Amino acid sequence: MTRTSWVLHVDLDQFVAAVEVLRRPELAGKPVIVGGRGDPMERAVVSTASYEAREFGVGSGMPLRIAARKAPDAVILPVDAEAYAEASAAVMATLRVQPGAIVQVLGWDEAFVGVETADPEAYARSIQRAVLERTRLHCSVGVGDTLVRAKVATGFGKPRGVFRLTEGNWLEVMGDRPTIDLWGVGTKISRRLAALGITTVAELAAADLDALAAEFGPRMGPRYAELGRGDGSDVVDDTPWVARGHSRETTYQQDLTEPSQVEEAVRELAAHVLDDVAAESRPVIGLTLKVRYAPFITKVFTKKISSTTDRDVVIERVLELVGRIEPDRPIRLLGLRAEMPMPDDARDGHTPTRGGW
DNA sequence: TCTGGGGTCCTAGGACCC
DNA sequence: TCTGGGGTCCTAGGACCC
Repeated sequence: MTRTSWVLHVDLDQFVAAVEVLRRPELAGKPVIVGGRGDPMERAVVSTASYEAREFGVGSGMPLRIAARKAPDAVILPVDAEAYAEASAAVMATLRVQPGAIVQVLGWDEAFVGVETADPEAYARSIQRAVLERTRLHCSVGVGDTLVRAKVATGFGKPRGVFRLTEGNWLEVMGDRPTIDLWGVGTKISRRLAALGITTVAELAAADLDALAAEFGPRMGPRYAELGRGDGSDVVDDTPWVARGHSRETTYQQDLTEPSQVEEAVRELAAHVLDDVAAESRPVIGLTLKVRYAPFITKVFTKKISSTTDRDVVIERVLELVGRIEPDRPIRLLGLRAEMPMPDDARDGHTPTRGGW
């Protein structure tokens, strides 16, 4: 019996850097780093590095200052979110017009595509051609029989390639790799797994469920074993995504020390957040204030509020949370998140970044 | 070197109710 | 005396992804 229902995972190659190179062709082949406001002296991190920059050891998440030192000749550009959103929209539109495609967007530069076909590689190649023709951007495609396998497969296809992972070759390809290579396992979880004697994907796949549940809880424990096997949902869900909340966060170049500074900063964050919420004509039902004190201690204060669209009422509630900030402690970062009620028909259990599980 | 900004989900513990 | 059993809601914190 031949499988005809496939999950494809489409991922643009060095997306942000590629978009920048498109409008500045003279950058082609050079190390390009995009991050913050493009000033390597500021507190900011790398959003994307071109393949040329990566050869110097520059990677995303790295402080811009360090990146500039590692790749002194790199061109450093500010993040231009609008340009990337525009390019992203063109890519997603291209995917949606592919014959029989069901598209679930995961982020700016990636999406799942569900399709019925006898030849998924040929379909993947046609997607790559279509995206390149329409946007001049290259992408890699993972083919799988589950969302997780398709997502992981893409890494083996980069750059500009196609790779297939199914139940049949999953352990052969992934079995000896460390658990951190899995989508959904980060440094913390991989370390806790190692403490249980589980270091490879194959070991996780065969791990004792009770031991995992004891360590990670009744839901997450078994989920990790499932992840080790590459199992999970194979349903690509194209229900439009609805945000659960909106937030803004600012790292201050100089720590805030005066209460008046803090209140002013929070009011500014609130204005941005409320603009985002109002743009969707939805009320606010919860608030979270995040505070990073001078070293690296982060605290969050959460509060449910009765549903309201009144900005003044929300700001009043926000200021109540501000009252819980410890006085006389320098503040490096403030963040504010507003939670909104979900419509009944909203997609559940899938998010842009956690769509695979 | 000293860590952005925007998201989501899971877990634990306490309060409260019947 | 000293603590059932089930449920919900809220808050705080942890972890992950792009």
